[in-house]
Amino acid sequence: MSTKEKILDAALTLFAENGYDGTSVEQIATVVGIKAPSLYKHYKGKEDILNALIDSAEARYEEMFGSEKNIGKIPKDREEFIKVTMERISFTMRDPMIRKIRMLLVQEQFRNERISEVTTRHQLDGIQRMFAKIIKGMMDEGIVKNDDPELLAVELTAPAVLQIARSDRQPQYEEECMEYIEKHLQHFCDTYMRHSMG
Amino acid sequence: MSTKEKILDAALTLFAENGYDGTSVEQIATVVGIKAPSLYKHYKGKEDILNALIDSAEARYEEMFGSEKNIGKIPKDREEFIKVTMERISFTMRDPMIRKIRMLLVQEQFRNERISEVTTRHQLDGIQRMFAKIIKGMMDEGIVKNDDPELLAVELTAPAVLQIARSDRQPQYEEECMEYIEKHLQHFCDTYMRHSMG
DNA sequence: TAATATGGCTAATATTTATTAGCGAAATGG
DNA sequence: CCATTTCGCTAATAAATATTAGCCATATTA
Repeated sequence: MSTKEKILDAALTLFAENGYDGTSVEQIATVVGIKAPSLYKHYKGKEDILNALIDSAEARYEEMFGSEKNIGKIPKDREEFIKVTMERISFTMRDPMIRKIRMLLVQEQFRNERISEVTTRHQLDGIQRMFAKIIKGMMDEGIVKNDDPELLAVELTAPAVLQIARSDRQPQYEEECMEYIEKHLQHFCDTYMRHSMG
Repeated sequence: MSTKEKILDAALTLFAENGYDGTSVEQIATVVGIKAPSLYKHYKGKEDILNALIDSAEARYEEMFGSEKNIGKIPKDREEFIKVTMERISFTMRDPMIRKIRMLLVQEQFRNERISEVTTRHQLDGIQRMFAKIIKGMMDEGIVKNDDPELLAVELTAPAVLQIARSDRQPQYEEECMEYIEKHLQHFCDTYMRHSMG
């Protein structure tokens, strides 16, 4: 990992934990293992580092939600849907990098318009568009009752997003959050899926 | 309004806009119309002001969700439910004080455990408990199909909470957010309410 | 009315912080 | 192998910031 990457890495961790204004250039440098002024050989200044982080957040967003590939196979039935969705949510919730990006965005969302936009895309548009496609696929297969896939995607994801946000600020309740999400997911299936026997 | 109150008022506005670390004691004093050192006649320090604000956020929470009174009349039908719920959401979204408290909490939620807890109560528990009671009431009246009121409250409020958060960071889309919420509310009624004619 | 408390002020301080200037070693490239 | 870029360092700076000390007028109270 190059020094330039190490700086981003250290800054992301510190910004996520203490916020942009709560983090000093010196702290970042210390984590990297260099002195603060050396940092300016790689970035123009503190704000430049933040912008680079937002760039990388956007790139990661593209890579996760930009292409059709990441939708994966359309689940065949309720059990598979729940399993695969829980895995996806669990990964999103626990992956350290994604978690830090979330924490950074949520704290700095009011700093400027660009961060506001990226936060909305991360928190709303991206996840919802992805699940809308999955749900659409399951409707076409007759697994899910006909309805507006966009709206169902919101019903499905919104509670999960809020629970993930909760587990970010109260990691001690991570388990509880996952259980909550699973209960909600079961209820979603009860409500919107066709019953194979009846 | 006493100086002590003016300080809280100014600090809330500035913290909401620029964050705690992004706000100086001098800025607060300037808005109040005094010099920075005078501020220490009223509060021990900057953090003391933040704590007082969190106190008042808790108090407001109690006043909104603590008593049974604020639930109001149980709506008689779908139209009344939508009207009264949209009004409630619209108020929550636009009231300047509530909005500032939300913005303060969301930015400072990682600062300490107490703020984490208060944020969770504000964003999840409070609203959901309130709507669970309303929904329970409508179930007892036969307006809403029998189901778990707690879970329905989540389905109902989670998308609204996310849209309100969006309108906080992108006020230019406030209208769009409200439309989105109304669409979601209609869908909620389609899904969970009994149809009076059939 | 005398004594005290309140709440403003100015001046000062100690610390933190972002950033620049400029030096030197090592890597790189013609 | 010389020239140059890269990337670390130390030293310095300028500004911001939270907080304290102590003064004085006004309000409160005994």
